[in-house]
Amino acid sequence: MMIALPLLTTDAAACCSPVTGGVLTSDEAERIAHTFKALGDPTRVRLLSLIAASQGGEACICDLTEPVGLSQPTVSHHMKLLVDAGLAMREQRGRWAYYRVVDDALDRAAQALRP
Amino acid sequence: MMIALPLLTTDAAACCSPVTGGVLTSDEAERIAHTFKALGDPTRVRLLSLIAASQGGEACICDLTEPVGLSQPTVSHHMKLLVDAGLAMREQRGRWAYYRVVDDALDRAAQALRP
DNA sequence: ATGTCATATTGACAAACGTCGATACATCGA
DNA sequence: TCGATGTATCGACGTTTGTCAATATGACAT
Repeated sequence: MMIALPLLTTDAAACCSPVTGGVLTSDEAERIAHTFKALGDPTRVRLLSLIAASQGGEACICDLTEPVGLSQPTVSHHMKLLVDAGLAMREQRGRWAYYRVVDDALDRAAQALRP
Repeated sequence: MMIALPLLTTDAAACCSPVTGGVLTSDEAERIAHTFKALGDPTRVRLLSLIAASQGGEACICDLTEPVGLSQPTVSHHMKLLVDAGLAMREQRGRWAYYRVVDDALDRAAQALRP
């Protein structure tokens, strides 16, 4: 039986011993893989680039559904995964949920590849 | 119905417009995601780090099965995915298949995150 | 030629994933 | 308070993924 415990810190924040800097422990590999798994779907990559290119570097779900051509629940789901991985952050303002890219997280992920 | 066509160039080689450098096309997002999907499994991340840390920067399947604790076919399968993504390369020498990390591919992947 | 050894491929299976429609939740304006 | 609107969650589904045992392939030594 598997139990999913909530993480106190997002993955990308805890990341990242470099992949090529010595043998990684299972835990380190797990954290790194979790971050990259979030980047391993074309829709999510596209979402990040759309948000980053938006006015003020932020976008709400309603701005994103049409460009990616998927349903609102699906986009919401993908954004949740990106937030869980620490690659995006969410801010509720009124009825809208605004999302931003966490550049620091991208930096840390890059550091895991190019130490 | 899905048909998988062989790629003439490996993904990581063709990569990568930066994620945060303007809206990506579906094709660009697809290529980037394909690279990161290969990095999105803890076993594969571990394999890369094991190979990079090996004598001469190379390792054969037989060197890898025990450390990751998985069967030989499974390790072979993972290595195939890494090679397909351009993150590793394979060289047959006698009975053994030696694998190396393609540092350039890691660099390019990192560039997609931190332009 | 034959046997042995390292690796790849096949077939099968459970688990995880991406997607949607339907619905619940939250927030604002009237 | 009520309806409208943006978002999240739920339940379901087909597909993809990770894994293994069994088997095939290829290379060397005898």
